[in-house]
Amino acid sequence: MQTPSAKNKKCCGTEKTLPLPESASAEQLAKLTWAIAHPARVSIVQLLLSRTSCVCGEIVSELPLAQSTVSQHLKILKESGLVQGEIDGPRICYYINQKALKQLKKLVAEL
Amino acid sequence: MQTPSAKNKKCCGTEKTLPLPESASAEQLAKLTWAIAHPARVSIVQLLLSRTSCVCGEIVSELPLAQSTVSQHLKILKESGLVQGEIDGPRICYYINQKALKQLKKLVAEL
DNA sequence: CTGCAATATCGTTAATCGACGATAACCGAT
DNA sequence: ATCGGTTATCGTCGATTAACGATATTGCAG
Repeated sequence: MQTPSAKNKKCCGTEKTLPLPESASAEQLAKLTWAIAHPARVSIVQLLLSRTSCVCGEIVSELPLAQSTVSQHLKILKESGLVQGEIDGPRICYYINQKALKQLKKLVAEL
Repeated sequence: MQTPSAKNKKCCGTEKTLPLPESASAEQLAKLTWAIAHPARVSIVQLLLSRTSCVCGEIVSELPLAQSTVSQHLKILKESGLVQGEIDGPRICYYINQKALKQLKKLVAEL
C-alpha cells in the first residue's frame, strides 16, 4: 500500500509509511466524541458539570425535550463512559466520570 | 422551570438557575465533535496531521474504504471547518484548519 | 399492599448516516 | 480535441439515530 514511489510533485511531502488504518486511539476518540456529538448531550454534560454533583431528573426540566428522550441521551452518555449514574432512593444521580472526561480531553489535546 | 423549591433531599445540591437550554457553545462543540465522531474521520484527521501538508487521494490508499466514501467523509470534515481543501493541479490538497482545530481543543478543554 | 413519583424501556416513525458503484466534472498532458 | 488520472456527486440500500407517547419498573411513603 501507500504507493512507495513516484506520484508526488509539489503536494504531499512527508511520505511516511505509517500503516495505521485503524489506530486504537481513533476508535476510542471517535467513541468519546460521538457521545457529545449532539447539542442536547453537550448541554447535559455542561449541566452536570455546572453542579458539583448530580442533577437527576432536573435535566428534563432544563432541556426542551421529552423525558424519554433525555433518558436515551443519558443512556448514550453512560455507555460512552462519560457519565455515570447512581441510584439514590427514588431518583438517580448522574455525574460526570472525571476519568473519562480527562481521557477525552487528553485525546483531543493530542491531536 | 427548574422547581424553585423543595425536592432535594440528599441529591442535587447546587440549585443554580442557569437557563442555558441551548448555549451557543453547545451547538458549536457538537458540530466539531460530530465531525470526528467516526473512526474513519479521526484517521483522516490524524493522517493529515502526520504529514505537514496535504495528502490528497493518498487517504484513499491508507484507509480500507472506497474512494467515494472517503470523499464523503472529507466533505463532512470540510463542512465542519476542521479541514480545508485546495485545488492543486489535477488533485486536491487537504489540510487541517489549525484555527478550527484549536477551537475544538479549546472547547473540549473548557468542559 | 397500595399509591405515587421518578426512570427506564418499548414500539413507532421520520430522518439521517455510512457505504458502495457508477457516473460526471475537472485539469494537465499528449 | 482527446485521453488519463483525480475527485466530486448521484442514486441506492441497509442500518442507525432522534424523537415521542405509552407503558413497565422501581423504591419509598402512607
